[in-house]
Parts: sequence; C-alpha cells; structure tokens
Amino acid sequence: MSSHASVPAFRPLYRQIQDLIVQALADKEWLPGEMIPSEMDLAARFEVSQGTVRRAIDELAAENLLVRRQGKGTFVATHADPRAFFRFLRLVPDEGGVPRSRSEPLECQTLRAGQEVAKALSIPYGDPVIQLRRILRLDSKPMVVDEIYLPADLFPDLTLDQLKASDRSLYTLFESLFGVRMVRAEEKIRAVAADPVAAQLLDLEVGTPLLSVERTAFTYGDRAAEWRRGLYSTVNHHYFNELG
Amino acid sequence: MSSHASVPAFRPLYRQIQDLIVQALADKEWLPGEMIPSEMDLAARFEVSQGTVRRAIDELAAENLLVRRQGKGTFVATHADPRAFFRFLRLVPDEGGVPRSRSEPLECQTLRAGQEVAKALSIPYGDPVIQLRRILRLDSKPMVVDEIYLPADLFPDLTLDQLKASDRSLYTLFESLFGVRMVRAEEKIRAVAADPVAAQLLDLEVGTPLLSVERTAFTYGDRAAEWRRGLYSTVNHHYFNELG
DNA sequence: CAGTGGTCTAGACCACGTG
DNA sequence: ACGTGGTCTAGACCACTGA
Repeated sequence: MSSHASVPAFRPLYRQIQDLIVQALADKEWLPGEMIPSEMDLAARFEVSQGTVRRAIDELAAENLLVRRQGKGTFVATHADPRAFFRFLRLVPDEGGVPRSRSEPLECQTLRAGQEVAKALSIPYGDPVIQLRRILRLDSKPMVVDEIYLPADLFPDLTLDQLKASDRSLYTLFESLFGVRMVRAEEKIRAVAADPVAAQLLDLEVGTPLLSVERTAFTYGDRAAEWRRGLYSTVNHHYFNELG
Repeated sequence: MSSHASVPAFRPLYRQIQDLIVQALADKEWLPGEMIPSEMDLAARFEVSQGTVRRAIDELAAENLLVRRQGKGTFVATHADPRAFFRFLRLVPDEGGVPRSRSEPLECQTLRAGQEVAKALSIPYGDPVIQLRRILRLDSKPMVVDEIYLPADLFPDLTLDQLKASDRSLYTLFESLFGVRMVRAEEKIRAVAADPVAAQLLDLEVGTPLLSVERTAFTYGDRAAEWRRGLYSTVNHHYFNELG
C-alpha cells in the first residue's frame, strides 16, 4: 500500500485513449481542420470498445481540441472556424454586434528572452524569441496595441511580410504556417494609464485608463507557446467574461 | 416536414431529465449542500434507465449545479465550498497565494429600480430592489468597492445587520438565508479613473486607474438575481481569467 | 443508401466511503 | 458488507450528411 496518496494510481482507459489522441495531435498526425478517423476505426486501432473512444473524444471536444459534426465526422478544431475566434478576443462593442477586426503588424524581430519572457514561456533565459508588435483595429478604429513573444523554435523564419500578407487572425496564421494550435490561455488583467506611445497609437489622451491584458497561451500538452501584453481601449468597448 | 428548421424539434431524454432536476432545484426540493437521491432512485422516479440519469447528472455537474462525490452521493453545489468561492472572485495577488477576504457592508436600503437596473435584472421599471454598498478587503486592505442591486422579492427583509453579522461570502449568505443560489454570471470589464469617493474608500489617489466590473448573476433557470458594479484596485492584484 | 455521430439501455465489474 | 458513484462493454436504434 503506497504511503503518499497524492498520485491517483489509477488512470481510466478512456483517459489513456485521450492522451494517445492528444499525442497524435501534437505529432501533427491530423492537422487543424482535418477529419480524424471514425470512432470505430480508432476503437480498432487502440483495441478498446467504441464507447470508450467515444468518451475520450467527448472530453476532448469539451476542451475544444476536437469538433464533432453529426453525420460527417470528428475534426481537429481550428481558429479558422469563426466560432472559435471570439473565445480568445474578448473585447466587444458596448452596443451592437460582433465587430470586424483587422490586425496591422508593425514590427517583427528575433531577440533573446529576458527574465520576464523566459519565465512566462518556460524557456531558458537568453533563448531566441520572436518579438512582434501590432495594432488591432475593430471596425477600423485602433482598439488594442499588442507586444507578442514567441519561442523562435516553434515559429521558424516568421517574417513581417508574412504577417502583413495575411488577412486572417494571428492564431489562424500560426496554424496554417507552423501547425501550432493555441488551445487555451491565461490572462492577467490590470487597469493602467496610457503612456505617450500607446496613447498615440490608440488615438487617445495620455493618461486615459486602459486595460493591460497579459496572456500566456498554450498548445497541445500545456506547452506555453506565446506570451503577450495588450493595452485595450475601453472607451466604447468592454472586456466580456462569463463566470461558470 | 417543418419548413423553418431553427427549432431542434428533438429533445433527448437525458435533457428532459436534466430539466426536471433543475426544476426540482429551483423548487428548493433539495437545498444547497444537501444530497440528492441516488441515480437508481432517480431512474425509478423518472422511469428511465440509470445510464440516462447518469448522463443528465454529468452535464449538471459540468455546469456546477451538482457535485459528485464517489462513494458518498451527489450533492447540490454550494458557495460554502471554498473551491466554488474563487470562481466568482477573480482578483488575486500578483505574488503569493489565495488572500483572506472580508466583506464590510456599508449600506442596505430598498428603492425602486431605475432604467439601468431594471434592464439588467429583467424586471419592470420601478419595481422594488435592494441596494447594497460594501467594501471588500483582501488580506485586510480595501481592494474592491461594490454597489449591488437585488430584486426585492427574492430577498425579503434583508437588513444591514444580517450582512454585518455574517463572516461568510455574500453568495453563501444568499443561499442559507433565502435559498437563492447564484449559478453563473456575466461580467463587463472596463478601465476607469478613480473618482474621489472610490479613491477615499480604496485609499488611493484620485485618478488612479481602476477596473470597473459590471456583473449580472443568474440563478436556476437563467433568472437574473443580482446586478453589481465593482471598482477593483489593481495596484498589487490582478483579475485572473482562463480562456478555454 | 451507406457511413458518420447521437441516444438509450442493460449488465458486469471497479473504486470509494462508511459502518 | 453495503451503497454510492465510476468504468467498460455490447447492441439496438435514431438523426444527420452526402453520394
């Protein structure tokens, strides 16, 4: 009998299947948007019953890794799906529906991770990272200025031109160019006063209260793959959140 | 064949069972913290298989209406459970663990709903509402000033003395005194400058950037049961959010 | 029509908590 | 030892999609 009971010491079969599917996703066996094999096929492959595969897929669908479509099949979730888009952009207009958003890249350079970035990305101090700066426009008004850091090894040779050429969201771009899908993220939100640079970019008075939103985003297997700090104007918009 | 296909026109059995259980909860048949009947008993009561009841309870547990405890039974979720507490208070210290929180009620009066409050609570303009003002202290420092509105019919004869006598959270109090459990909430977050009143209460300079957090909270059946506006100091704390 | 996921059931057995 | 929820399986049938 084990003395320290902190480890579960029992892993249900459907969780093991779940892990195997996540591993296959991390190995890029099926890419974002593609259909994965049917429940029957996976049951044969893993040598379990169809019901057990079903349970595993159910949980992965609940975590937004997979999307079920009755009659068609089960697909790898993708940010290209518009429903997925506003799960990660929570700034919405006070009145009116969903805004048209447009990303305007300003800068893209490779540098070495400082203490803060290294810690946020769980990489060694001094490792190469890509720094990206951009403005996000909602209905063509500048609403967010972002500073984004990416571990360079996951995004080889990302250039400003690639960013400028895309009219899709950043995460959609990361998927299609590098096969890196952001699965979940954590945000820390504070209220700060606009500094001169942010004020100019957002077309506001210096000192205007802004939301500071720090985000760490994770890909399959809870690997940190992005850290960013955004300054959000909340004059005619607000950050919307749902508490479950 | 129905022409407008917008209505599902097919409601799975387990969803119907789900609805019946929620109805029983809304009818206060089982109170927060109490155990509900076993899956077998409910299966007999609703004349379906145990597996179907199981599926219904699974979904309600995922929505935090019920809590399963293996070997013991299934219980009505309650805010008295410390795990539930920080689902609704997302302000955490920049460094260090969970803070000790303490609510300091300032005022409690009944008045008539203005346009804004009536709309937020989905009640007629002019209906009686209870207005509550309070300060929330984290580790004994004032961090949040709240203005809270409640539909008076759900909280009969709530007094300032009752609030002052309690050392538990507001939502725990609402459960034990009125059987009203807050199930989910929506928040709208903005950055604002501290006005003189808030600045004094939070012990900050006038003009300090603060988070303005407007919350509508819902009880069983998505009935709005609270609206509040809080001003959060984010000098040494931040609002933490997880994006799924 | 065939193939996919979705629902419902029944039964066997496991893990956990309490007496 | 008993009752609770938790897992796994097998099979029948329903609902949706697309060729």
